[in-house]
Amino acid sequence: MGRAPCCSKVGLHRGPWTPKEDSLLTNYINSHGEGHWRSLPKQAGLLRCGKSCRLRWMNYLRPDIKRGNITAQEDDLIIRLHALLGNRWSLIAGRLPGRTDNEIKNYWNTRLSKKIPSPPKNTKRPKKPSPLVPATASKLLTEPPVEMETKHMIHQPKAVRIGPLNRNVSGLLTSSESNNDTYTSSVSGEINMSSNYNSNSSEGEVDHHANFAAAENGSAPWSTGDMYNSGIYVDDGTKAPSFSDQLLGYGDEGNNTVWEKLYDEYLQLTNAGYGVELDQSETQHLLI
DNA sequence: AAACAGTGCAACCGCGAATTC
DNA sequence: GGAATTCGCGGTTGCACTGTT
Repeated sequence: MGRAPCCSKVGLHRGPWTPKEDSLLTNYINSHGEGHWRSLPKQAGLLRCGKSCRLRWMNYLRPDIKRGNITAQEDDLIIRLHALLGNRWSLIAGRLPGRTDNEIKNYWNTRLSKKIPSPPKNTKRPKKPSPLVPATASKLLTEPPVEMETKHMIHQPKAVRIGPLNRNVSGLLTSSESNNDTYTSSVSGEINMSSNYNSNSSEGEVDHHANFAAAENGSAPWSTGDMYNSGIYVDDGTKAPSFSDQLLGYGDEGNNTVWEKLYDEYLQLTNAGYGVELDQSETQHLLI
């Protein structure tokens, strides 16, 4: 398996980009478009490897990138999405228009990870596919696999970035109207995740910061770990609140989305301890 | 004012998946 | 069908900047 040579091995520039390099890259992509990163540096007159060019463009130079501080609403959304998706930064970034995966990853690592403990690591993709691939997730709920494997492997589907051209986002977390922001992401008609996001109102909304604080100071019957283990019932029969439940709670009650349904199935499968690996094709449409 | 520690972020690295030949 | 190539991702590093002693 061949790998792209590292910049250091071919004597190319490394380190911080200069304004001139930025200009060359931006001008080239503006006139020729993205892609073909391998040949791009040479054609653009840059002494950089393609990988470096791609990174610079994706994380810094793209015109749709939103600079500036992460807002409280975005902060909140990142926490919820991280509870749901784990360290799949590109996926999380796809729900935060104008934010890059690198930015969110940095934000999490430098700030949020200090506020919130990391859930158990399960984001590593398996090296080879499991022989156990269910036809559908729901089928498995009623028909536990005959051949149960001892390992509990959950396949984390590959993250898919939402392209700026295909995304339909209206008024997300950007304006003074953010008291009742609406987030709509619709691509190819496959999924329409629409949420009424009311960050200031506590009406009908669980405050996960308070829940988390309660877990930490021992005033709640659940632990912080329980909050990650969505839907778990603690000793006194109380259901521990989960970050993920709250995320889903923002959805339109009357419009039970595919996302929500599949997520429920996913949780049930994981909580049931099945050695389930969801095939990427089963979940791909949820990630777009 | 200097030294040190902590923080934030851009960039790099290595890997696996997808694509091409 | 398999090797080579390219792409995209998450983890990690290095360094500039800021705060503290």
